[in-house]
Parts: sequence; C-alpha cells; structure tokens
Amino acid sequence: MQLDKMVKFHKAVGDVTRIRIITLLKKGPMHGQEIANRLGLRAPTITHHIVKLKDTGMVYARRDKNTIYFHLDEKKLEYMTTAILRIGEENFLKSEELQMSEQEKQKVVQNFVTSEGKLKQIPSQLKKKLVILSYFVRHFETGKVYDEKEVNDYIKTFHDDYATIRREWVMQQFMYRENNRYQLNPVEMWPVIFEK
Amino acid sequence: MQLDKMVKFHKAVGDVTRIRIITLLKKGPMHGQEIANRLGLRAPTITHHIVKLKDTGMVYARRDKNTIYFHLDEKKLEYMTTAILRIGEENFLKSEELQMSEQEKQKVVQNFVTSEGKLKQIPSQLKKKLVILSYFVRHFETGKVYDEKEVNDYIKTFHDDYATIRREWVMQQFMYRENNRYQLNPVEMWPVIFEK
DNA sequence: TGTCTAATTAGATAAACATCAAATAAAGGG
DNA sequence: CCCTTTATTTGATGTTTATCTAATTAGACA
Repeated sequence: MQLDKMVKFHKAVGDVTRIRIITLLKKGPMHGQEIANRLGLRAPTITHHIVKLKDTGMVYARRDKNTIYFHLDEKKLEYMTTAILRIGEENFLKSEELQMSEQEKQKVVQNFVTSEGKLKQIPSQLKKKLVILSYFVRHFETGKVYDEKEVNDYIKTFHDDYATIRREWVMQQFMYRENNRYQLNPVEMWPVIFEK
Repeated sequence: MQLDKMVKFHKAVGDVTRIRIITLLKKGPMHGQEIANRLGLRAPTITHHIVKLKDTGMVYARRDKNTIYFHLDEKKLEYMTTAILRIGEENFLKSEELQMSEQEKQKVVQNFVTSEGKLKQIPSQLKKKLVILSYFVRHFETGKVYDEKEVNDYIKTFHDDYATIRREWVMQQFMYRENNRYQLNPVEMWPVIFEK
C-alpha cells in the first residue's frame, strides 16, 4: 500500500454522498439511475462519485445489456480501510514487497518466457507469479466477455496447464468469472500491473 | 457513530500531511515544532492539521510546561476507521438490543399512536423511540427533497413537538439534512425499520 | 440503420481546503 | 514585569472539489 493510494481512498470515503453510495452497494449491485433516484441526485453526479470510488478499487462495474451495475468489493474496502492501522508496522511494508520496478518485472518475464513467447513454468514465488499472470492476461480486452473455451484456447498458446492459469487469474483478481463466462477485471483491481 | 462524524474522520485522514503526522504520532507523542521540522512545514500549517485531527478525537493534547505534546489515541483511530465496515449492518448504530420482531414493533405503535394516527408521546426508551421514528418517517418518498417547512407541516399532522421529531430523524439517521433541506436516507441506513 | 436507454464528458459555478507570513496569545523563568 | 519559547489566529492565495445543465457517447434491439 502506497501513501497516495491511502490518501485517495480516504478522500473517496470522506464525502457524505459517497458513503451513502457505499451503503447502498453493500446490499448488492445497483445501477447508476437507481442510485441517483435513491439519493436525489442527477446521473452525472453519480458518475463523478463512482469514478472516484472505482479509482480506489473498492467499486467495479459490470455491464448487463444496457445497464451497468456497480459492485462493492468488500474485501478491498476492508483492506484499504484498515491500512492506516498498519502504517509503520512490519507487515505494512511487507505488502509493499509486491512493489517492483518495470525493469524488475521485465526481467521476470525474460526469465520465465521463452523467445517464442511460451511460459517455461509458473513461478512459485508470489510476486513473480503475479508478474507473469499480469503479463499474459493483457491479451484480453476490457469489457469483453469470454467463454471458458476461449480462455483455455488462449492459454494453450503459451502453456499446457491452462486450468491452473485460468484459476489463478480469477483467484488473484485479474479476471472475473460468472456462469463460466470470463471478463477482464479493471486494471485497478490487479494486484500487480505489467505495463509495457 | 453518525454519518457526519464518519465523513469528518475520513476527510481528516484523506490528506498526505495528516497521514504523515499520524505516522509520527504512532511512535509516541510529539510537539508542534518538531512535527513542523520533521515534515518541512511551518507551525501554523501544523496547527491547522492538528485541529482537524483533534476534531475527530483521534488526537489529543497534553501540556508540559510551555510545550504541548500531541498524542494519538489508537483505540479511537481503530474504532473510527473500521466504522465504514459496519455501516448498514443491522446493529451498526447500537447493539442487538434494538432487534425486535415486526409483531413487537406493531405493539409499540399501537401503544403510542391513537386510533386517529396521532402520536401520544415520544417514547423515552430508545428502541421504542426508533420504532416510532421509523413508523412516521415512511411518509417521505425516497430521493425527494423536502424543505424544513414541509417536514414540520407533516409532523404537525401527528404531533406538536415537531422540532424534536425532526431533530431525531436526522440524529438517528432516518433523514439527511443539508442547508435546511431534508431527504429520506436509504432504508439500509435506518437503525430500525418498521415494515408495515 | 435508426431509435431507445443509460452513462459519460464538458463546462460552469460556488464552496471547501492547504499553505504561508505576519500578528497575537499563552505560559514559564529570570 | 519583561523576555523567551511555543502555539494559535488572521487573512491572503491558489487549488481542489461537488454539483448542475447540456451535449455526447455507447450498447442493445427492432
């Protein structure tokens, strides 16, 4: 957890309208119009607030037909809200172990990916594994829905153990699964981002 | 915990300088000049921030000779920071003493409301008072904005002491007030819900 | 393709906020 | 009672922010 993320998070929560939105989303996903109606505000105002909430990663959006539902990521909320309690402590910095420079990330990719773009093996060390998962997951397009076969087929182009990779993507929050259909999660939800 | 206290708290933490102050105070009490020196800021700036931190209760001051030491109240910090995780829960505001069956709630209404729909008196027992507040507040529509007079006029149809009822609705989080304009809060925020 | 509906962007306005220098206050010690 | 040290208040300045209306975009569906 970096300082500016903490600041951004508390700025986001430090607004009466956004706390009311969080309260609503705690009961379940809700779309913009309904939030606006419930709070007596206009749609652009809700967009404005939702953007701020999404920037912290505590809220994410899922489209269903014409309507975009906003979800509260309660795990993230809990993690971010309690970060201030861990600041300065041993294991606060420990979660910073995931921090790597782009250069270091590229080195991990060089070590685990062949010149033909195949994954040699899944790294066992968490932070290296996350770099690899991030590196390959960028193939998918934001907002697009993939079925399991499409995901598997793509994984097979670079690695045999497609089941493990697919499961890790979901577990580590790179992807979101519902009814065996997969979507890329917003970059804000990734634990590590391979930029390049 | 009231909504505006939560907002004030997160506003207070949502600033780089104040997080840095909190980090310093976690190691022990410190006086203003030293904080200013450590952070490369001027004394008035520190006063400005300390005032905000004190307003939330997470920081308090103790004088020793002519030096004032600022202390971090970590218990308070923990309580305030985790409040957002409990918001909207059944017993967020008070304890499970507030839990009542719909049948019990109806009995309270029968005891305090005449057959003409007038409130005989405001219950002094908290949980009964909340039932009554919930019962009458359902008159308002979600998302609609009311001015003070409209609220007062409605209350007068069932009770003389409109100021108390109006204040209680805001204090107990049934309603939300801003610039003397009132809105119903989302039902999720009510400490007790009279379902009808 | 055109027409819904829902969401976002753009631009404007008014309010809130972080910071500083200068002036003032509060308290202790000679 | 003056001097020194520390903290607060005042007032100014530039920045950020919450909200709105109007215009635009993005999908879904017929």
